[in-house]
Amino acid sequence: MTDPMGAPVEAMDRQRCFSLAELCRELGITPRSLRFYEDKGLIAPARAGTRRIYSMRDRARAKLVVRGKQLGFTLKQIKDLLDLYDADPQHRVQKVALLKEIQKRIRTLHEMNAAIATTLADLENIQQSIIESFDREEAA
DNA sequence: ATTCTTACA
DNA sequence: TGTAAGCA
Repeated sequence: MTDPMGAPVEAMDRQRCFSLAELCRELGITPRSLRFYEDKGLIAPARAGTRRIYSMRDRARAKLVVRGKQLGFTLKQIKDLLDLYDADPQHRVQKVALLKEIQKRIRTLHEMNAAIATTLADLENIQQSIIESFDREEAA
């Protein structure tokens, strides 16, 4: 057997691959983005001449990249996690590292939320001051 | 018709 | 990352 991300076992399903356009369509991203991730070393599709051929494994990795981005992780963080997936078949270190990044992400999200709350309060106060100034004008 | 690389508003 | 350009 071979899980989506598994590399070791020789895949007998050597035909199920995707073209750039196919994978992009499935992932909902542009070819530019997919090539960009490749430049950053997150994906390493095979080539048929110069054409990119994405294997099931490439597709799985690409999906994780998209997923990671939706969650707000940087390509750097995603790459490090993906690399661990290869280096650690049991996914031990991988899980610990992922948990660590998730907690870090949660912390920054909380910080951002607090910052937004502060700015929101500031703007509402200013807004209120202006409204009150108008009220005073009318009363006068 | 599609994809590829490179360069840049 | 979008987009344009010049190839294959």
